[in-house]
Amino acid sequence: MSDDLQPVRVRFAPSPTGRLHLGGGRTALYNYLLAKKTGGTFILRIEDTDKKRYVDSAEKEIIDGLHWLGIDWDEGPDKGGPDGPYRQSERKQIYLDVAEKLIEQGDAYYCFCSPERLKEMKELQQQRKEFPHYDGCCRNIPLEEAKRRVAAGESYVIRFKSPQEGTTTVKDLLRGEMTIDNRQIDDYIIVKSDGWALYHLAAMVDDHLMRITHVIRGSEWLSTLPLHHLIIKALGWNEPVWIHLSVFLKPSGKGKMSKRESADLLKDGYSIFLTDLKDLGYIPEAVTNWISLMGWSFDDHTEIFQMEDLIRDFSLEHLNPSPAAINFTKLDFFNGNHIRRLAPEDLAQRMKPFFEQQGYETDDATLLKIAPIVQEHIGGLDEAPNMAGFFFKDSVQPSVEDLIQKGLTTEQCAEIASRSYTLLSGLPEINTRIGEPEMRDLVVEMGLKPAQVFGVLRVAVTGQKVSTPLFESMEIIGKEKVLERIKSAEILLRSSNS
RNA sequence: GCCUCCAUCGUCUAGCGGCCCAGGACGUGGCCCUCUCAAGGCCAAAACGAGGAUUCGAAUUCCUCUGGAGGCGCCA
Repeated sequence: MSDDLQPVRVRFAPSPTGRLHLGGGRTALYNYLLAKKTGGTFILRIEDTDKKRYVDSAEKEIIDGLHWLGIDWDEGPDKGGPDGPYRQSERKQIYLDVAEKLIEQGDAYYCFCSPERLKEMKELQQQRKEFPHYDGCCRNIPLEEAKRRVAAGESYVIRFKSPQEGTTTVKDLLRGEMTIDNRQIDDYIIVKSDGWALYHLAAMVDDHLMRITHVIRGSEWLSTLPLHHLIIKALGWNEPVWIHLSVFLKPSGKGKMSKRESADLLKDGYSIFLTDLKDLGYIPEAVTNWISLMGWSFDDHTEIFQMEDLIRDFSLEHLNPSPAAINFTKLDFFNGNHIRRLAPEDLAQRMKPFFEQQGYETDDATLLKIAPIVQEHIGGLDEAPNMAGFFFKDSVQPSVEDLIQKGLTTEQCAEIASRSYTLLSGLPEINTRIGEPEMRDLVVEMGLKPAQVFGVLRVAVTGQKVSTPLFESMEIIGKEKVLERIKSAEILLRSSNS
């Protein structure tokens, strides 16, 4: 398996039928990592042969999602390349030519069965508890006759002619060889009646023409791998190394995520869709790290990986074939961890949209100042406004209820405000070096607990019960405003006491 | 129903015959630290699905069962 040191040519080939989700993101990531690690080529190919399921916005979302994750490609629909076009919808004739070749050499045939007949046949088979498959009705129509019917305008599909006896052995890198009875391999349709090739044909053709060396794809393709092997063999082409990734299971581990369940997730602040995750306050470094470790591992203790670490350490040998349940609380862990690794100026810019979405007018200077102190206290970018929104308010409106600390009377809290005001106003500035030591002395002098005194000040100055650290925050707000707010709090407390 | 794949703590996983009465992480519980919320530190509970076989020795190899998953579209 040390073949991963040779430059590979790999591809991520999504269909533009929906949104990019975690599974797709991981498949793309592994392909990307293998390409980068080996100095190979990563290709993005859009598999849009099904115009019924085509979603106009999907290609853009896929591209944006991948870019957000930090994944880029060498060749693709948006940047071209020597083996283009990279949208299957622009390669129709290529597939048709190959299909014709298969027909001519006897490895495929025209089928004129109507969808109705097929449906009836399937129902009958299911009643008889057989596995649904094509009965071979058109398999032996002489080619000349079939061609006449085609020429006459009869509707047809093209089916691959699977062997009716013997076995086929295929090899997946993670699972080794697997052998299947050829009778289990249906005569799959490879070209639809509308003239478009199906995945089974199109993907094989493209992978060959694009000289793909390693196919890393989802394990939902495992069951059709024998078919793919047969098609490639019939064409006399070289087979790529097959790597089928395990599926992602819902958090309970019971089955794949359904549409309904995906929607429900959002209520808990989670999502399987990449663009949602971005809006939810997750940073791509965390998401990448998280999905990289679902189905792959490096050793028995390393778990924090930046993209460059992944490129260096990724290897096919450590891929795990068993299905993995999605664990969102672990994503939360990675998110907080990676947020704390961000440079303050980086974090500042990333927090910006979250503040503005909450209606705060931000400025870069303040953002940069608060970044280091919010950094330690948030698990997601979305938490920043709640933690530090007060920095962007001209005034705060603390409630009397919040100002009154546990175990203290209103009068005592007013007194705390009053004495703090006196003390702090006599200092040149307020920060952790000047102000905090003096205030701690005051706490002792008043015979109170730090939490009580600082609690009053926190609510007075920030208007919040939970905020960034007090003295760091006061330093940023500035002495003048801080004193103003403490005075207001005192007045509020005194007035409510009477 | 048929075919295929998978199987270590609740979850993600390390383990590729002796280093394992199984290691790490998330989560959970406790303690410490503490101006709030977090973070951090320390500790704890927590797993080799079952049964056979091979072997001096098995989580690691083989078989059976069980459980789970995926597929069986003119979708990808």
